[in-house]
This record gives sequence, structure tokens and C-alpha cells, in this order.
Amino acid sequence: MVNDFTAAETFRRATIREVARLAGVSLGTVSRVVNDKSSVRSSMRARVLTAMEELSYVPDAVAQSLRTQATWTIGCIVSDIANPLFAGAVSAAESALNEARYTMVLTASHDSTERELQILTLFQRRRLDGLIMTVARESDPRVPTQLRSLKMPVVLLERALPIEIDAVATDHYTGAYHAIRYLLTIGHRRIGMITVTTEALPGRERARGYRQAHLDAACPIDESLTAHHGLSAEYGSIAAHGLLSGRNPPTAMLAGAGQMIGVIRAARSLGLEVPRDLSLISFGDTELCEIHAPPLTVVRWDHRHTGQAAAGLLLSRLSGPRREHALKVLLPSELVLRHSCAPPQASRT
Amino acid sequence: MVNDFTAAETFRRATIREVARLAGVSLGTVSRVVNDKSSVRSSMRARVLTAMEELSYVPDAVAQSLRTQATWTIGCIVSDIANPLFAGAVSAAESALNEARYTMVLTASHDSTERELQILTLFQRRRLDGLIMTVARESDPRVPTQLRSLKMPVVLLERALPIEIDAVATDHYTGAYHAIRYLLTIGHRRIGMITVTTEALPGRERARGYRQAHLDAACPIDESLTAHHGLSAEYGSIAAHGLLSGRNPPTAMLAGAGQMIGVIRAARSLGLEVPRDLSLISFGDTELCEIHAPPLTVVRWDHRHTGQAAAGLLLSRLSGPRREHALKVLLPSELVLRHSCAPPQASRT
DNA sequence: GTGAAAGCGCTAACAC
DNA sequence: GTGTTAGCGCTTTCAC
Repeated sequence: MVNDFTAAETFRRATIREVARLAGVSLGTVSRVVNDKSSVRSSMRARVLTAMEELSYVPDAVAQSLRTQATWTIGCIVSDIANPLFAGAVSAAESALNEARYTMVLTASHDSTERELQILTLFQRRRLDGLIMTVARESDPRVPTQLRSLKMPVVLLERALPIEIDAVATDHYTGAYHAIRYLLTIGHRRIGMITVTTEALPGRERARGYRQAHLDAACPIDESLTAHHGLSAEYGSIAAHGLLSGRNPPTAMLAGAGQMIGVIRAARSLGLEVPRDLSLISFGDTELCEIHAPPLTVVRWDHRHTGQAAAGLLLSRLSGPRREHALKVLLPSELVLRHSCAPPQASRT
Repeated sequence: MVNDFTAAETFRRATIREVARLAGVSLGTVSRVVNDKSSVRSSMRARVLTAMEELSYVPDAVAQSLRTQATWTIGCIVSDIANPLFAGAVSAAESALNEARYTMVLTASHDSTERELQILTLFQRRRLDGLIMTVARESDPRVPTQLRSLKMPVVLLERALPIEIDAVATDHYTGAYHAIRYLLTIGHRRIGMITVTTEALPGRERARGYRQAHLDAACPIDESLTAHHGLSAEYGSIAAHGLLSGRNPPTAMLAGAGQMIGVIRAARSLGLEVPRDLSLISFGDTELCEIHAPPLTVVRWDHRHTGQAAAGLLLSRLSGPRREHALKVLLPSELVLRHSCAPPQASRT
């Protein structure tokens, strides 16, 4: 690599060898001081410390890693770093890992399995100590295969894979179930839902909650009312437009936080008033939900808690007692009633 | 480090030496194949490739880094990973760096200079190739000092430091100036502003824009109408409450996207209607601004563009021709008129 | 075009 | 307690 920045400075940092020479002690002794190993006479330690200070010595973590085979680095793969739903979890995981002296490298897969596989190979080369990741498409067998061959502890975030693997997920099933049941209870019979792909756990679980709530209420299910796709606002808008402008439109809609803005846009452009003409429930609580007039009823869960749990699971693999079986952590979600739902108007049924 | 995960598997990955032995060639030849160096007879290359395949050989990036002194890793420090204003820039920078084969390690400083200093030391130990960062408090001399001693290319994000250093920033001055001038033009004389600390560039530049616009319009400045502090919604709410419930309250308010939700909350609780009783302009466009009723007029800039520019500057240091002087990139911001501003009501002046 | 050997900076096992 | 030494896995002269 051509790094003319450092090259031009003709600068070389001090090595442990130089510290040893200046302090008049052996290599090993300096190493012991650096690593706070016991058994170093305090007079020697002082001399070493002085020499280190003198030379502005900074231990080389790369060399340490090569020698000890530990990099103190955890990889993290999410589809999109900027997505607020991931950001909270990633941020919390990063904090927790930091406290345990790990550093996080973060990469975006942009929902591509190919990219994920590349990143996994890269992480393997770099000898990362562990990995927290979402998986773009759970059905692709290449990811679990490569995950195995990584030989490093992995924690799945909001995903399920048909292998023994630690995982942290939110209980989207119960969240969706309660939300739908609530809507059915206040009289809705045609409930639309726009949420993420069923290729991944959250979308599947929400679909399951949707179905089960309808079944339990003996309400017929119209498959055309649900859509599972990308989580962008654009998609939400298009899908919502389609659903709401058809004949016999839904009287209530659920949508992921990402798509909700699109749904709101669509509702506005169609002149629908919330909750009079349309009841709304968001999966995931954001500022937007609170500031909306009227404030949106939401299915809420704690993003930071998800990240903390993932970091905890990983750390327990890294330094805890050996664990045979994979651990699955399921975190709760709750229905928070605000003011975006009302019984359907008779005129619209 | 105790990593009983790998230990229990009693697994050792193949080394370049083993590949060489299996292929019946020398170490050097394998290395040449791995690094796509010229001058390897194709018959040899084939044998090496076969052996690599056979042993599932994966090069050890740690060893490569020790030897070549390049880690292909860029550090990134922001105050809060989950903050949507940073997330866009960080995400864009990560993508750009990835394409140039770099990996990003991301850490949060939580606005603490002490933490920043710790992280910088950590990055130095790890021999990162470069750094993109915000600085919590520009006035603290310890950060620039340590930045120097890092001897690695650094790009500042939305910050200014009294040293020769590459930097990318948004033109918050012009954005603020235009926003205030607009409010003054439509008749406001008492304009409140709640934004980030003047310890950092954006807050200072907005304050400068505020002042200059008032000066140019010959409108007297009431210092009590501006507040520079933390960027949380809670703070925004408290500050806005104070301003709006005092006697002779402002008829218009500007606030950072983070604090805006607090301002909206305060306005609601005081029964103020936007824009009739209070005009609002947000620094930074978010979904919230669009979804608010009425949609908020905003000062907008492209977060992703900021991140791309930062990555570009860094990459040019890393592999471009040597550059003597620091480069400063100033990115534009624009005033987007929506529907949250109106002339002040005579009754309230 | 290929092989041999030195060494990147460090830790840990072993002598003393 | 402290010094000596081997070697982590790789790249890169330098001979041939």
C-alpha cells in the first residue's frame, strides 16, 4: 500500500525492543509491564514506564493479535446502517461491546446475499472474534454454510436460521396479534398490512399474528390486503395507494415504521382522515408516530435492548463458560394505544 | 483471551506454509499467487490454487497487516451512532470506503472528550489507516494535539480545528441566514432559535447567520431568544417552553431536527397553532418535518453527500498524490419552503 | 520465474 | 523476578 502520508513524515513508532533497550531491561519484562502481568519488581516497572513515556510507546495491537490470535474486534452486518430501526440496536451493542474492550466494525449488506458472503469472507480473513448480523434472505443456504465455516461465535439479530445458532429477536408475532385483535375488536373487518418481506423473521411473524388473530375472531382473511416488500417509504406509498384506492378498501392499516410515512402520504392524497376514514397502527415507534396528528397507535419494542441482548450473548460465548446449545432470546413488544384508531364508519363498509 | 468456542473445536486454519507444502512450491510462490503478483507460471498458479481450495485456505489479514503495516481499516468517531443526522453520513462514507477495499470501525464518543481521547489511543494501537471524526468540544486542545501525534490522515466531519486538517462541513451559516432573513421578510421581529452548542461549528455558524441576518435587516437582537445546548428532544421541549411561555414570546422559532420534536410538543401544550401563532423552521430535514401538519419549512442538506465527501478526502490522502495543504470542503444547504411559516399576528406582537 | 531467509512487533514457555 | 528464545503468518528482498 502506498501511504505517502506517513511515508513522507519518515516516522517510525517505537517498538517494545527499543523500550527495553532504553530501560535497560529485557523484552519480556516490558511485555509484562504492558500487559499488567504480575511479578515485576516495582523499581523495574517504574524504569519501563519512564522509557515508554520517553519514547511515546504505543503497543502494536496488530502484532499482539497475530501472537495471541485475538483481535478484540466484533463484526456487525446489517442491511442499512442509516435505518433508525437498526441504528438503536447497533448503537447499544457497540456500547456494550466497548465496555468489554471490544471494537465493532460495521458494514451494510444492502440486503444482498452476495454482499453478505463477501463480508463474511472478509471478516474471516481479519480473524474477527465474533459477529452480530441480520441475514438478507433466510432461505439462501449459502449463508448458514459459511457461518459454520467461520468458526466464530455468531449472534443473529431479528432472524432465524435452520442451524444451531444464538439469536435475539423481538416478539413480532404477539405484537401483531394484539394489534390486529384490537382492530377487530373495535369493529374492523378489512385490515390492510404493509410490512417487510416474509423472507425474514419479522415479516413472517407479523403475518402469522395477522392470520391467527383473524382466525381467533372468525374473521375471513383477504390475502390481497397484505403486502410484504421493501421497507422504504416509496414502497409504502405505492402499496398503500393500491390498497386504499381499490374498491372495497381496508378500513384500517398496519405498516412498518419505514413504510408508514408512505401510507400517511397515500392517505392524505386520497383525502382520508385518520382515524375517521382510516385507522393506523405502526410497527415500531418513532418520533414521527408521536408527532403525527393524531398521535399514532404503535406496536413498540426497545431497539437498544435488542442490541444489548445480542452483545450479551456474544460476550458470554467469548468469555463465559462453554455452552453446548444455542440460546434464543425473545424480547417483548407491546401495543401502545394512542389516537389513530377508531371504529370503522358504516358508510365505508 | 479465553475463547473456548474455537478452542473446543480444536480447529486450526491452514497457513500459507501448508499450502506451499501441499502444492510442492515455495512459500514465496504461494504469496505471489495470493497477491496476484505477476511472474508466476500458470502451471504453478494452478497447483497453488488447487492446494488452496483443498485446504480451504484463507489468508490471514492480521499477519499481512503486521508485515505490510497497512490495516485497510478506517476509524470513525461520532457522538451518537443512532442519531439520524450522523447515520446518513456514516453510511455513505462506509459505502465509499468499502468500494476502495477499506473497512470501517465505528465508535460513539457520547460527546465526551475523554472518551474521544481513549478511542484515538485505541485507534493508534490498532494502526488504523485513517480516521473520520466529529469532535465533541473544539476548544479542548488535547484533541488536536493527539490528532497530530496519530500520524494518520484525518478528516473532520462538521467541525473546525485550529490546525491544518482536512474537513468537510455543511454551510450552516448560509442556511441559517436565509431562514432568518425569510422570517424577517414576512414580518417577524422576535425570532427564537434552539440549536446545538456553539462549542462546535454548526452551532456557531447558525448563530453567525442569525446575527448577520438581523444586522442586515436592522432588526435588534435579543440574546435571550437563542439557546445553544444538547440536541435532545427533551432539551428542546424545556427550552421552547421557557421561550414561548415568557412575556413577549417569539413569533417564530428555528430548531435543530433533534430539538424540533420538543418544540412542537411545547407549542402544543401551550395551545399554539402552527403557523398562525408560531412559525417554525427546522435545521435538517427528516420524515417528521414532512409528515407534520402542516409540513415544516426546513433548511436542508444532503447527509450522504457529507459522508461521501469525507471518504473521498480520506481516500485521496491514502492513495492519491501527496498534498501539502489541508482541504476544506463546504457543502451547500438550502431553504425549502413548506407551510409552517406565516406573518406574525398583530395581536401577538 | 522460483526458492531461501530475514523479519514485521509482539507473547509465552522455559531457563536461571 | 527476569532474561532468552522461538515463532504467530505473512511479504519481500536477494540469489539463482
